[in-house]
Amino acid sequence: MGNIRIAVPRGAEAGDGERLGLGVLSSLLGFRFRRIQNHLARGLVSIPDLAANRPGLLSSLAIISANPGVSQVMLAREAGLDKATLVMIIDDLEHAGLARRKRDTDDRRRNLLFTTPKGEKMLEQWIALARGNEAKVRACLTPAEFDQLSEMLDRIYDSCFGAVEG
Amino acid sequence: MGNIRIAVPRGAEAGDGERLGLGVLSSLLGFRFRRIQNHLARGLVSIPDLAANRPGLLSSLAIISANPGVSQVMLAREAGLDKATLVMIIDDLEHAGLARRKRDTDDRRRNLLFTTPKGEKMLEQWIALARGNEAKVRACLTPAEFDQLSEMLDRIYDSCFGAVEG
DNA sequence: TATTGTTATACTCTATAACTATA
DNA sequence: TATAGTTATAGAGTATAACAATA
Repeated sequence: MGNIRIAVPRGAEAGDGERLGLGVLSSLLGFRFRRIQNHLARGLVSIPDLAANRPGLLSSLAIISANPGVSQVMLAREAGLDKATLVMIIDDLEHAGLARRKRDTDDRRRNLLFTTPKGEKMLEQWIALARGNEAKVRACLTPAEFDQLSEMLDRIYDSCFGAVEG
Repeated sequence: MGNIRIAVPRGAEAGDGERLGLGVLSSLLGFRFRRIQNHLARGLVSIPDLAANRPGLLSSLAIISANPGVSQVMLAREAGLDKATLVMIIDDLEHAGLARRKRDTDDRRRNLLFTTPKGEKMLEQWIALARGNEAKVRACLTPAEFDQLSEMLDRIYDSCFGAVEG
């Protein structure tokens, strides 16, 4: 279970190779997500040659591409962002000519979102770069494990946060 | 593979129940981590009845508890934080009487970290609360899946970020 | 009255680099 | 010269609430 490993630095420079135990933390997932994401995010910062580079920019473009005509609230929900944050992201995408808003004629409160050809092209390049950034991570997993991990993460998100209820 | 689902809002209020496709995003893990963590973090904000409540506070306390005498850099590496951030966390823990620094007599640059009895007590309560916050997530997984997911996440972190090399 | 999108503001978190003391 | 810890600061990210337009 715990497999707690006491690391008492006794002159021995244990530090480098030693792995610390997680103790009671083993029963939590939240910290595992955070510490991975903390490191992964750093590598992603320098990916695109675009002015602004907010987190969620690439995700949003990809989801718009996969769901042409999606509304902003639906996109926000699927991307795990709030609607206020998304406004700035769509602004950036629109100013860069990668996506565009189109007022819904049926429900004039809504904006329908679409990618541009330029956006599609850029999306391909970004995805390739992002994949490169995750190459080390994928190298730790077999293809079957990757699929399994993806499936579990999607299930968690859809069940817990993707639903209408907050 | 992609199973892309076009969601064209045609008067039909598809919005609520519909699930959007992820398209090319399916090949990435980073966004999956982020969107889950974005939501999970919100629930954790209101957990402890302590003054400051930085992310990483609970994780740090738990790791200290499982590894008495750990140094700050080792802890920072294991928790996925940088050493500057950790200083503030340890300050908070020390001021709250939950942990304490002890100068290493062998290498006087280092601080050895220990929990206090009060810290141990608080840790138990926090872990219980944090587990409650993750209850929904665990409900999505079988016990076997939970272990499998934990193992994969730990492997990813250790292989990619836990090593000495950055 | 509820929802979509928007804006502005304040707050939190993080990254960086410089500094000390020890080694 | 390198490492452990500290500090200060600027910048990035996020949450909040109020608002207009539409339903």
